Amino acid sequence: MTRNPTQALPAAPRRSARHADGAGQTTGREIRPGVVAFKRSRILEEASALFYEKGYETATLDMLADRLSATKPFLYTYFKGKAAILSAICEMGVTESLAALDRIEASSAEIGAAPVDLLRTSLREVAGIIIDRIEYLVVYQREMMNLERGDAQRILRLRHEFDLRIGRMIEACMRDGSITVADAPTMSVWIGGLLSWMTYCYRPGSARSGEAVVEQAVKACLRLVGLD
Amino acid sequence: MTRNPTQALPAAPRRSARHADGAGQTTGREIRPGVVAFKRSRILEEASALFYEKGYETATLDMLADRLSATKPFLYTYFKGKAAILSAICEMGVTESLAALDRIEASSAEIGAAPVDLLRTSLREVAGIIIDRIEYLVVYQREMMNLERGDAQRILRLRHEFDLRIGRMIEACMRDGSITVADAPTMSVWIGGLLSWMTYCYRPGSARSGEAVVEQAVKACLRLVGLD
DNA sequence: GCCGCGTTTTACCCGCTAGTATATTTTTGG
DNA sequence: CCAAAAATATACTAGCGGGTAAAACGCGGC
Repeated sequence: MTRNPTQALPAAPRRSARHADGAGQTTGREIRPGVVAFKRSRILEEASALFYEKGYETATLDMLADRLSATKPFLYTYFKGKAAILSAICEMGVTESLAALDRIEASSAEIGAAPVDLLRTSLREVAGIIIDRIEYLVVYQREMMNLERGDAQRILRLRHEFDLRIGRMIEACMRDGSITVADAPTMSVWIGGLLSWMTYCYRPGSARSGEAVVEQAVKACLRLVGLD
Repeated sequence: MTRNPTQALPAAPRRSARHADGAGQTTGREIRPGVVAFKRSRILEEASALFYEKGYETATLDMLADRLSATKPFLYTYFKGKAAILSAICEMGVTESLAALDRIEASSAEIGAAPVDLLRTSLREVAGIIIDRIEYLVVYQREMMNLERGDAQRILRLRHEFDLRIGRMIEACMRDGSITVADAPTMSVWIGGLLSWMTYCYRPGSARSGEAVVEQAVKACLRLVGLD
């Protein structure tokens, strides 16, 4: 209804730049792409909050536009439609988690950390991402079925890749004898379950209880693989 | 569109009678209430399947009526509205699980079973119910927010009661020294998480893999409390 | 065979929302 | 300071789905 869609701060990317955009005044060359990326992420930010509290179907594009102090056609210049916005939201959690694993595995290989420490660090980091992006993840879990077929499959593949990599970490731990599990791939799925359950334990607004949930979840995961 | 809403078999109540209705030809007295209950449970059965595959908002009452070979106003004679149908579906999983705990605790007290066996049996039984009622539970997890405030709270209270009772079982096990956990109530919540995650591991139609998922889930739960 | 009552259907309304064609404002660069 | 073009808003449509009033059906009893 009113004006000025860009009244607030950036979409607070947790760490890495997901969009491969040099946002802001990098070299002076091309400021536009960064602005576009900023607007897109602001839309996603507000959309995830809206979908989180109202549900995807109940939430309307007009509501979303109002929250951004913009209008509906504005949204259509940055996303193909409602489904595209949902798709982008749903993809964030996994993408960020995979990026975190990349980062951790790289630095872990450098310093030659023990497999158990790699696993522990990974779990803690991913648990942290889940708390930070809780709204995105809840929306994904709930609204999965509203995704278009192709989007749903793409995201599912990413999730499988995540499970696979956790499974490999578990196997590495088994090889050096620090833990014992019946079947690493299976166990990685149950670990995924515990991590997902964090979305039930933690509600945004509960302030610092987030870190407590992270601790509990990591501990539970480790216990599942026979550590602790 | 067509006729004959009652073409199939009863709603296959898994074990106990949840509605306290003497369905069928009990004494010859009053057949009507049983018929009404039957129709209600047929509606719920079909509705849960529909909501499961389409989602609550996407699914329409016309679709549901068609599946039952009936019409929309027919539904309104048995339920106040769409939300009432959802509410009834969402309540089933917890209610049945609590009933199972009642049954198990009663018979367990009779034969004086060990606390660990009580816990083990309870987990296995509830896991079985989850597989049997998977569609009801998935719908509940997904569509919770579409419940009216009162319904949502009532069901949540039932879930808390469930967690509480699992927590008490864990404490009993701790008292006799068979397991050790940091905090029983907290642990019961994570057990709830593992059990809920079964809905992700098992898709209806996967035939006998259901029992395998039950075994895995129970094993994971036991490992969580330090049993192997 | 026909009456009356409970059940089920036909036919309808109302409100709402994704998406769009067109107008208007803002920015760019000359 | 002014045109061209990019960004954003206004105003509209089309279709759908929840809910309902009133007609039609069917099944006991007489």
